Amino acid sequence: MYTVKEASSITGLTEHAIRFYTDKGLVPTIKRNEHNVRLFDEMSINWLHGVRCLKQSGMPIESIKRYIDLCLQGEATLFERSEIMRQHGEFARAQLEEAKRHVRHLEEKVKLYEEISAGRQPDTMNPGNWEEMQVMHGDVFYKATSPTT
Amino acid sequence: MYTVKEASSITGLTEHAIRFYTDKGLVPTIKRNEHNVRLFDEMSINWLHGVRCLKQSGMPIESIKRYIDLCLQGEATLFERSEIMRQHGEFARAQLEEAKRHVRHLEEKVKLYEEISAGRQPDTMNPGNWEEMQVMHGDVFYKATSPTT
DNA sequence: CGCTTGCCTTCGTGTTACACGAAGGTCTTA
DNA sequence: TAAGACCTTCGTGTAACACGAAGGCAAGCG
Repeated sequence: MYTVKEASSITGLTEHAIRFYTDKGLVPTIKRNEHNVRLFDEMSINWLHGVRCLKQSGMPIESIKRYIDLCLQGEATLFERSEIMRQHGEFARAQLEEAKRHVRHLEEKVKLYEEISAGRQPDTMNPGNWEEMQVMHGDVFYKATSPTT
Repeated sequence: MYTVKEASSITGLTEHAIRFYTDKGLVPTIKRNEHNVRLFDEMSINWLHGVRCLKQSGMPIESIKRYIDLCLQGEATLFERSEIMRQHGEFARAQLEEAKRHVRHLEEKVKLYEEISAGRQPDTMNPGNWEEMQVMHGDVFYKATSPTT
C-alpha cells in the first residue's frame, strides 16, 4: 500500500495531479485508511499508469473517465471500450503524421539557415532584404492544408 | 490586401485567433487602413502561415514572438535564430518518438481487445475478473520512464 | 434617410489540466 | 511539546484562445 508521495515517485505524476485524478474518479480501486489517507495498491498504481498513458497520448480527462466507467460496468461494455481505443488509435496515428511533418519542416528550416550562414542563400526573414525578395521563408512554412471556411 | 475574414479563409485560422496574433505582434508587416481595419498583404499572410506552423509543432506563442522579434533585428541575430530552430527541431523529434510509442501502445491495446472478444484472453479491465487476475491491462500501459522524484 | 452589413474596440466569462500557496485540521513520531 | 506528513477547501494563475455582448464607425442599398 502506497501513499500519495510514494505513488508520485513510482508513476512520475505530481502529488497534485494524483489527488486531482483520484478526486475525478480515475482511480476506482483507491482506498482510504481510517484517517482518510489515500492508499494505493498495485492495481491503483496500474490505473495511474494507465491514466498517465492515455492522457499523454492526447486523450482528454473526460474521455478517460468515460472509458474507466465503462470498464467498471464489465463485459457488457466490451465493444464500446474497444471502439474507444480503436478511434483513439486513429487519432494518435494522425498526430504521428503531423509530428513527422513538423520534423521535416524544421529540418528544412535548419538546413536553410546553414545555407544562409554560408552565404549561399539570402536571409529572407531579414527585413533589410524584404524589398528585393518579396517572399520570406514562406516556402518553408506549411500552408493551411484545408482552409477551415 | 486581405481583410481578417479573407485571411481566415486563406490560412485556416479563426478570425479570433488572427486578431489575437496581430495584437501580440506576431504579424509585423500588418497594416491598417484609414478606418483602422487590418489589412494583410502576401507577406503578412506568410507570417500567419509561419505562426500557425510553429504553433502547431508545439512552440509557445512567447517563443514565436521571440523568434519574430529576432528576425526583425536582421542579420545580427542569424545565429540565435538558427539555434532556436535547431532546438525546436530536437523538441519535435522527441515528440515524434513519443507519438510512435503512443501508436504502438494503442495498437497493442486494440489487438488485446480483439483477443478478448474472441475469448482467447481474459478481460482484465472487467472488475468481475479482478479477484482472480490481480493484474489488469497494466502490461499494456507504459510505466513512468523516469520517475520525476 | 435609415437599414443592414462588416469591420473595429473593450470587457468579461469559460475552457483544460493542472500548479502553487494558504489556512486550518488531524495524526504520529522524536 | 513540537515537527512532519497527510488531509481538506479556497482561491489564484497559466496558455491559447472561444464566444458573446455592448457600443462605434463607415459603406452600400433601396
